[in-house]
Amino acid sequence: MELDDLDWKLLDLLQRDGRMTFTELAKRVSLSAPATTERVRRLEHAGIVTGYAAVVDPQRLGLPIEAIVRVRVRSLDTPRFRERVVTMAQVRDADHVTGDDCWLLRVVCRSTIELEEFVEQAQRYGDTTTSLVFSSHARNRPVTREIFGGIVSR
Amino acid sequence: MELDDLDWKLLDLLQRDGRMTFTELAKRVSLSAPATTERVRRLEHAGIVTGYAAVVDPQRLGLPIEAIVRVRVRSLDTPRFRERVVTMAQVRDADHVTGDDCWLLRVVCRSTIELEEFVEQAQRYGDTTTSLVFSSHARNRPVTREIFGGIVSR
DNA sequence: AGTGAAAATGTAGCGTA
DNA sequence: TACGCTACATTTTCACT
Repeated sequence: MELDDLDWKLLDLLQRDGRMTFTELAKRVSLSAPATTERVRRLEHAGIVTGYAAVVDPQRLGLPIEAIVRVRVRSLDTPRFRERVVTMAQVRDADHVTGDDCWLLRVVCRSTIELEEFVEQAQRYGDTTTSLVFSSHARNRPVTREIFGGIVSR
Repeated sequence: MELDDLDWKLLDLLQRDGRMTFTELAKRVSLSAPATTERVRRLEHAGIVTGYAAVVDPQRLGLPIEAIVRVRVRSLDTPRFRERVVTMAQVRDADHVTGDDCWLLRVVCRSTIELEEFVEQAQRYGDTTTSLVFSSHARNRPVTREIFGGIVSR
């Protein structure tokens, strides 16, 4: 699918405010509401926009501890690890990656004690390295056309 | 702020579908639309819901390479690192963490060549370790009450 | 791109615990 | 006092042309 300036603008607006109405979106891109809706539907059907989500602050929900747990899972244990650890509610992100630490988990907890308990579970499947998150300077930053170095299509 | 079952249900629904209408939300929690809207507004004003965002698939946007770059930034260089690297459009997540690798960056790129160019930039501020993401098994999984082990309040 | 029907939203006033 | 309900006016969405 080929994207033009307007599509990128819509993607940008929706990544920043996923609840913006089509009327408002239309105003921002200087298009009619039906035309705008049509474009957004196309982005959804093309699998470019895969959904919409409320962004919540775990801190305010009583989950002040955030950590990245790297786990070097023994390959034979991978199925059980996915089943028993990756599925735990504390896990917000789980990526299988290259390199020595084959799994990277982002977890949120109520306390360091609960983090310890989580890490103990993960330890059963391989060696772990845990880093506490001091501060997040970017979280789910919008994907923009800037990544392409300002190259223009169409 | 004290959350009851209904608030958690609303948080869950909105994290899964951030564009759900208040009428639909109301139906799902068996409440009137105005009462539902009121509760969501309270969650927003309390800073629990910080926003809404469209979820996009970088793959479909021509960004097939995703990587986690760990950077051991020399503390004197941190301000410039934040200014010159963390702000780059490729960076979707940037966390300052404890441990040897003080920064964790999640980046998306068009190619391994562009990833290499990115890492070269990051290298100017400290040693790096790069892991390519094979697959993501969880991404921004909703924060649910399950994390609290099924404890009920109110 | 414009139009009209249907649906969703926001506001106000009332009732209940 | 806090919370939810109904009713109504306004805005938005959707299926047409």
